[in-house]
Amino acid sequence: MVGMPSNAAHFEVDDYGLGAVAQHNAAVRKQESSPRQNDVKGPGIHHGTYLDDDAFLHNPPTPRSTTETEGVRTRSGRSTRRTDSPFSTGNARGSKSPAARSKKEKKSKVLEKAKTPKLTAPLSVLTKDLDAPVKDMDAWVHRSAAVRREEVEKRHGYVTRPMNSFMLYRSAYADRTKQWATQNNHQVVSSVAGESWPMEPEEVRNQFNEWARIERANHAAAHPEYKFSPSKATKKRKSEFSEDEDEASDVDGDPDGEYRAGGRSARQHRQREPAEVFYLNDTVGFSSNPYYAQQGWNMPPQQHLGYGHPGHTLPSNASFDARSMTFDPQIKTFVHTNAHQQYSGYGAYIPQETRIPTPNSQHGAQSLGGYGLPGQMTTNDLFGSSRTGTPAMAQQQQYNPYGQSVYQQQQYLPFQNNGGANPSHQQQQYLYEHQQYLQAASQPQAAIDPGLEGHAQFSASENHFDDAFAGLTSDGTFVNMPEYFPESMSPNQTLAPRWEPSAADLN
DNA sequence: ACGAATGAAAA
DNA sequence: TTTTCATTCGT
Repeated sequence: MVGMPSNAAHFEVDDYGLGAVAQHNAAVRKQESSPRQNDVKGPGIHHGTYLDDDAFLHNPPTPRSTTETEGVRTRSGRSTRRTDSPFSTGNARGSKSPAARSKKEKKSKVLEKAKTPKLTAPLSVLTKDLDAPVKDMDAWVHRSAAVRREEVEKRHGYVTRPMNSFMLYRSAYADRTKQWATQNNHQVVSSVAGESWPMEPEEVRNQFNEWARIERANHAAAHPEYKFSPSKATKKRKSEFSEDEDEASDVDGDPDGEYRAGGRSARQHRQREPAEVFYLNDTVGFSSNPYYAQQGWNMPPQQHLGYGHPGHTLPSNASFDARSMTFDPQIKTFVHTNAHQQYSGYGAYIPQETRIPTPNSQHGAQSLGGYGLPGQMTTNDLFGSSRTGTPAMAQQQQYNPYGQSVYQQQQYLPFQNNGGANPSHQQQQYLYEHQQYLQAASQPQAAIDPGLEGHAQFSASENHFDDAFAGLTSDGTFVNMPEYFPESMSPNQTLAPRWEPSAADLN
């Protein structure tokens, strides 16, 4: 059921460069775009909190003081490479002592961090015009059960935990962060990501939260018997490799007492699988294809592109619903035709109340791609307030006087951990959601884009994404799936223009 | 083998 | 409340 749709709101998010993903996925799913409008409620939603101030459009968050400084604002154009990379001084935080993290230590760490902020804006802003691609996490979380099982095999049967929102975020921006920081150290990436995360606009965090939920649901579907079971032993985690029964874990459950994942059984070792990670094109802005800047894309009015709200910028690329895109054979790219309609500067932010994408809404046509921010439905509509991480939570982002967002402890209003949450329950919940999702996906009606019906024969355990990505290879190309990509098009091609900031936009 | 981040889930 | 572990890969 469900209503659906909504494509409107997505513009907002896109601005953070995530839109490309949407487009990409939309293209994949859609094969051919069919126009269709969903109703969307409220496109112009916005948070009163920070949207009203136009000042932010052109003024970045004030960098404050001394040390750090502007990362963002100044940059007029890419040329401004942000030298502001904080690392100049060395990492303050890095100094922190290793090892034992007692809470106390942890705290000190935090403090230290607070004292030496390095970021003046979130990564989605700071890195928006860097060449490094943002990984397509949407595609990632939609890996099919088959692919997931393969991964398990590669790991020797060990079923890893699904990534949480932050891990997904870190992963998505890892390359960009490295570029921005000009360092290849993942510890730095983690630190920066950690600092950036709370600064990200609600839309972005919500998107990642949603992806995390999808990931959990798909993970649960692929590994129904999986149960997280951390080793109590102090052993440092992974070690070994196992040999031993490796695969025991997954399917059937643990034969012996040791169940699954974790524990003793084989854990680990990272195989650096190439993992299929898709890169977003646009956002990505490959330097290799500067070409976009010139293409005459229908971009949203640039004058509105600025900082959408304090600390956040704009669109690195506009997003739009898949349905609004058309494929231009000449350039082999999808072009959207009505992006501007919603670009009212910021008017388009998702309401904080809830408009959270739900699995159901996502898949349908609308999309996720769209950004995920589906209009109308709320999580509660579908699942009640059940899941804990439901972001419906009120995360209202707040900003300090400098325009920087302030992290707020999220309060999971609806449900807090109170009793009812017992593990198995949760598992069930995931499965339930997954099913709901599948069910919605399998309904041709309004819920799904007609264009997808032909391809997707949803089975109990699969969904159309399985099909869509089944032919995806690690290098980002698809095989055996001509119908998804016209001609030579591959996921790595740019589907959308990369937004190129103009001087005016930047200051 | 460790770190460095946030968050989910278990103990 | 505390601990493990998701990810990554240079040290």
